[in-house]
Amino acid sequence: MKYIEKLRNSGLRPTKQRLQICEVLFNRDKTFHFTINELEQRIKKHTDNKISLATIYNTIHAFEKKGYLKQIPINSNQTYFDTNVTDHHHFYDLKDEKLIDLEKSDVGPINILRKIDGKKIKSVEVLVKLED
Amino acid sequence: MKYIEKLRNSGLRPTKQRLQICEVLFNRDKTFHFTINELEQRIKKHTDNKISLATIYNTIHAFEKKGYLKQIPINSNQTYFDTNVTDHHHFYDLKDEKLIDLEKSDVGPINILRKIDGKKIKSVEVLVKLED
DNA sequence: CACTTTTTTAGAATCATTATAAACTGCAAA
DNA sequence: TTTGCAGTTTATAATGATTCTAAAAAAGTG
Ligand SMILES: [Mn+2]
Ligand SMILES: [Mn+2]
Ligand SMILES: [Zn+2]
Ligand SMILES: [Zn+2]
Repeated sequence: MKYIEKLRNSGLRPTKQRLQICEVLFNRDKTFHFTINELEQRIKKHTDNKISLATIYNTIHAFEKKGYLKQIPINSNQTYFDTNVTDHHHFYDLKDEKLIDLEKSDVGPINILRKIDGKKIKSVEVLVKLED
Repeated sequence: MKYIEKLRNSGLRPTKQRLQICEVLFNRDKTFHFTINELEQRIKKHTDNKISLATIYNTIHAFEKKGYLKQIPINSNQTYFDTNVTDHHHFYDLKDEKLIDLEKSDVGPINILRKIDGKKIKSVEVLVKLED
């Protein structure tokens, strides 16, 4: 399958579990946002054999470290992940607790004028909270 | 004292505990960022009689609801609060796990061009992650 | 196949946060 | 000033997302 290479190239053994999680995460047209809980449900539907929760956590963290996923900073009791690892911003619908991608062109360039000695900017993220 | 009015006006009884927490939070020159844990330590140092952790949580949530504090969206295992409730942005030092305020002028105006039907923008926050 | 290393897994542990329910307190009406 | 009560505090238990553990299984290597 097409994810075996991807995993091997990043030094991760292409196990049955990881390949199934790849299918759920990456074999789709659009990127999406998810919590571990939501992912667990999707995996249950998608595949017959069960993957333990510990493995889901392990895999997500491995994928995040490799840059295949990123965490989105939101105040929620659960951590949100994003399969869109490009530089982009978010709407957060406070009522539905749903994230929506904003393209860079939806926000325009952001220029951070202040510098901190000895530190480099790693990322610049905008979170736009929405209410009714 | 000066916080009795403030509390009364927002429908909160000015109890000894709330007044002491007000002192720790608001009786200072500069605003600051904190976790509940860090606040607990400050309270211990500042005052003789102990305030239960439950009361600290209760009070912080009450103050947040009244708009005297706000939560900052960060991916941490603890929730961060801010005594600076004006519209502003943040640096987040990934190594030290410390927040630094950015003035609006440090970032410049942000124009959200995309609209979502039936939703209003409640806030626009920029998080700039810093690494060494 | 024989061997090493990585991965999976069930279950336990952790720990920030929230819930509970009994005691206490601020406050206003009597 | 007393009384009554809603609001508040508190110790403690419960919750729940996440991480840890250590043993079993699977993958890679030759
Ligand atoms: Mn959080
Ligand atoms: Mn978080
Ligand atoms: Zn996204
Ligand atoms: Zn701040």
